[in-house]
Amino acid sequence: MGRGKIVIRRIDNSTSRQVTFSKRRSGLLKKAKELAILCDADVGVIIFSSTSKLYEYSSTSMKALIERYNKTKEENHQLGIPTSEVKYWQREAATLRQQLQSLHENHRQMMGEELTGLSVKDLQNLENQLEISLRGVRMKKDQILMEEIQELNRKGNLIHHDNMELYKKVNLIHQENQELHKKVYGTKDANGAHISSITNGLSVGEDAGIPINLQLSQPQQQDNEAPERATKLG
Amino acid sequence: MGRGKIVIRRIDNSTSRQVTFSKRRSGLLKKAKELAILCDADVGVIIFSSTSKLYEYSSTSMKALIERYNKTKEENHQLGIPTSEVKYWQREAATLRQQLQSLHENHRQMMGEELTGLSVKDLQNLENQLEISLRGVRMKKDQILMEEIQELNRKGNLIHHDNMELYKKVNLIHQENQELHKKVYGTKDANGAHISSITNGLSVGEDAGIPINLQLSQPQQQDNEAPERATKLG
DNA sequence: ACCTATTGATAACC
DNA sequence: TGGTTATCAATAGGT
Repeated sequence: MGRGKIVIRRIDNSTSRQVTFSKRRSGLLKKAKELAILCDADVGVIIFSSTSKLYEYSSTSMKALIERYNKTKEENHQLGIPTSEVKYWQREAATLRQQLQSLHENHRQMMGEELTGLSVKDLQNLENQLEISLRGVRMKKDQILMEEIQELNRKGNLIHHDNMELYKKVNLIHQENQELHKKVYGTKDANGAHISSITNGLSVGEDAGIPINLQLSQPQQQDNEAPERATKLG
Repeated sequence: MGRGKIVIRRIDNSTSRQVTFSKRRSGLLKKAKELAILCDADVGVIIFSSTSKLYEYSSTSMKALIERYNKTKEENHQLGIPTSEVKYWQREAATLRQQLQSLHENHRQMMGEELTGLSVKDLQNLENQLEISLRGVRMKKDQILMEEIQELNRKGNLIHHDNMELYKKVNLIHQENQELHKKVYGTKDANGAHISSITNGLSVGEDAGIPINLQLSQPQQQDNEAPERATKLG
């Protein structure tokens, strides 16, 4: 339900993930409220964002709801009762440390280090994954470069177009000027000076009016067929 | 969103209330799942129907979620328990969580995912790293395969050597046997049967004495110049 | 449980 | 974060 269909999979882009989280979170809480009201149910929702921020809703009281939940589950009634603060955080830290270690080892292997102990099959899998990653990275890089090139082409075309317009104007004005000159001084001409002053004035106007940056941030593989720089007009 | 608009107010008709409860409940749980997956959030939903039947969803474990909820709530409450130690572990956990997230992001990038936001330079670095990793992994794999091949060659040579020895013995015994045969039966020979019985006996002895495994665990790229299988000896 | 007209939610964009 | 709009998804009412 939006401008496009999406697959339910972790959103890669951190910004859109955040935006989606904000919107869907409010949507979920709203639906929870509606369910509670419409159907006379007791509903509770707990949400921790990926940054560990807490959002919640409960139709009655979260404490009561959790207690009811515990009772119903006939489980450890201490879920709602705080265990020793220190113990809790110690366990939390231990869990996190374990996760960290595991991920670290994995990471080292992906860096091509610490490969001892891996079987040929493991190594083959790792190799395949790295090849996939490499393809993805190269594709992304190429995409960015192509986009940059396209953007430069677009800007170049715009500038070129502007220059053509200005060139026409110069011709027109030049002609006009010549005719005026004739009327004032007769048929003899002294154009050189006049034209150069006109073109100088024009190029200044161009610089001021179209301040477009034509630098590639990565100045490599410039096989783009951009139009010639319009500055040669003068 | 239905054939008609409805007001969010307790549904009087018990049947429609039940139907709506069923539909909206599954809708809510679905949305909760989606939020958890899309936005990498930890989400839990508890629903008690008006008839006290329990429905629930949690992206991880409800127990852990509720504990986390309680801890988060207590944080704001400032319990009067030895705070310093708690604070220490809290900070420890926070640090670890951050490290974990950072490493996670890094890992995703190495998997070729979540590349949005990276500059061309970043992508180039990543590409280089992946190439290095790939080289490392391939080198390791090749090394293992080469070692396996060498080991097989070594074993093959041993077996070959053993076979040569046995072959010599066979010849000796055969000669001896022939001579004995002459002495017993005169010059007439009836060798065929005798020899075949001898060689049969030998091949049995070989199998029993040298039980060496000649299988490659990865039966690919067998360009090894191993000595010919000694079994052709017979 | 299934069917669809209709409303509601939201993805993409500012 | 908040607003707009084109689209898709949920669902109200009916079978």
